[in-house]
Amino acid sequence: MIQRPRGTRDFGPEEMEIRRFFEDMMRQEAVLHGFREVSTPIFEHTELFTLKSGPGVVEEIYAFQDKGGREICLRPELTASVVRFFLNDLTTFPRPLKMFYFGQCFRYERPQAGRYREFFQFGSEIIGNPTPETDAEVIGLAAAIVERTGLRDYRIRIGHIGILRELLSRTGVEGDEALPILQKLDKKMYTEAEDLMTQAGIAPEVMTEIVETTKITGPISVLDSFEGPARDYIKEVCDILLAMGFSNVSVDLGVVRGLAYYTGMVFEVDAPKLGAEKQICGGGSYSLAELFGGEKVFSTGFAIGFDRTLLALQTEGAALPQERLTAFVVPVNDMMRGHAFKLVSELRRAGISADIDLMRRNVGKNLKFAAAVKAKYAIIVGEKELESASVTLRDLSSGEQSLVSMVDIVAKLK
RNA sequence: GCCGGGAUGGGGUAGCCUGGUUAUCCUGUGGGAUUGUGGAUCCCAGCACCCGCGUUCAAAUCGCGGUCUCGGCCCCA
Repeated sequence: MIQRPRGTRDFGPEEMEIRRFFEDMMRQEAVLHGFREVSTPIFEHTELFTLKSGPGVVEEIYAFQDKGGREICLRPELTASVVRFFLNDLTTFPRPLKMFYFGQCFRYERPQAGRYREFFQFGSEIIGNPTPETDAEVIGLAAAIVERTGLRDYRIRIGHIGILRELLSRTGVEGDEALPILQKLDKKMYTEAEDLMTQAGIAPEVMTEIVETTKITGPISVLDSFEGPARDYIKEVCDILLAMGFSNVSVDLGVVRGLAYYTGMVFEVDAPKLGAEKQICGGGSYSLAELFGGEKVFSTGFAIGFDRTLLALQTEGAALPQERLTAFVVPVNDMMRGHAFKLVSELRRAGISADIDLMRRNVGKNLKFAAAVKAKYAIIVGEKELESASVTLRDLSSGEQSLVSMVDIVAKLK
C-alpha cells in the first residue's frame, strides 16, 4: 500500500464540508471589509523567498530544480507572492489595494501537533501607505474573522517594532545591527539579548529599560506609561480598534517578530489551548517591495493558520456544520426507474439536493441507506402513487409520510 | 536535525513481555431472512499483522534498517 507523504493529510467528505464552510466564512468576511480575492501560483522562483527571509530558508522549504534547470520551490507562505504579483501587474490599481487569499503552503519541517508539511493559510494585505487606520483595518479584519468562527479562547496582542528600535537607536544601534538583538528579545532569551547589547556597547541602565519595555503587556492603558512617536502611533491604532468595537485586544511590546522587513506595528493571535503550536494568526506592517526590486511601498497584512484555527475550534468542542441531503429517491421496482430518474433530475434542476438508488436495492435497503447518509426525506416512486400522479414523501427523522402530487413536490421541499 | 510513545481488516481493538494449529472482539461494508417501507434481531460473505533484511525448524511476536504517525525540542517567514 502506498502511504501519503509525511506531513500531508487527506480530507474526507465530512471534513471537507467543515473546511469549505469556514473558508467561505472567511472569504465573506473579507469581502464585507472591502477586500478582494487574489490567487498566485503554488510554486515560485526560490529566490522570491530567499530575498525575503534569507538563504537559510532553502533548508526549510520544498525547493528543487525543474527540468529547465530553474530554481523552484513550493510556496512556504503567500505574502511574498502577493507582493511580487503587485509589483508585476497591480502597481497602477487605485490605492490602498486591499487583497485577500486562501491557499495551501508547504514547508519541509518535522510534523507535530498543528504543524504539517502541507497546510492552509488565509490572509490579507493592504498595500498603500502606513497609517494607523490601515493597521487597524487589518487587525480589525483578523479579529472579525476569528470572532465570526465562534472561537472563544483567544488573545490578540499588539506590539510595535519601532518602540524598541527607537530605544536602540538612541544608543547608536540601528538597522541590521539591531536585528539579532530583536530576535533574542522576541524569543524572551534575555541573557543572550543582554550579551549582544553589552557587545554593542549599550549601557546597563539602557539595557534594563529595553528589556523591561519588552515585558510591558496588558490593556491599552499600559501605553500611558511612556512616550515617543511609535507609542503615539500604536495608541491611535488601538483607539480605532476600540471605536470599531474590538475590546479584547491587548498590548504586548514583547511581540517583536525579528525580521528585517517589519517596519512598525506587529500583532499575533493565539489560542492557548493548542499547546506548542498555539499561534493562529500573525501579521504586521512591512516593507518588502523594494527588496524585490520595486518601488518602496508600505503594506500591512496578516496570515491566519487555517488548520490551527479549525483545531482550536475542535478542542473547544464547537458545533461544526454538517450538510444534509434533502431527498433520496427510491424506485419501488425496475419499472419505476425511469420515473425516479425523471423526478431526481427535476429536483436537482430546482436546486434541491437529491440522490437516487444506483444499486438496484429493494425499498427496505434503500430506506436504510437513505437514513445512513442522513437524507431529510425519502421519496418513494411506485405504481400505486403513479396512478394519481403522486409520490410518497417520507420524513426520515419522524417517520411520517404522505402522498404528494408530482406538481407540488418541488414546492413542498423548498 | 534531536528525544520519546506508537503502527494488527474501512474505524476502534486483543494477542507481543514468554515465537508454535484456522489471529480476538466491537463497529462499519455487501448480501439474505423481508421481490412496497429504515434505524431492531438473526444468518452468510468480504476485508488486516506498515515495508525490507536478519535470527529460527517456525516470526504479528525477537534483532537491525526504513516509512508513516502522535507528543516534545530546534525552527517558525
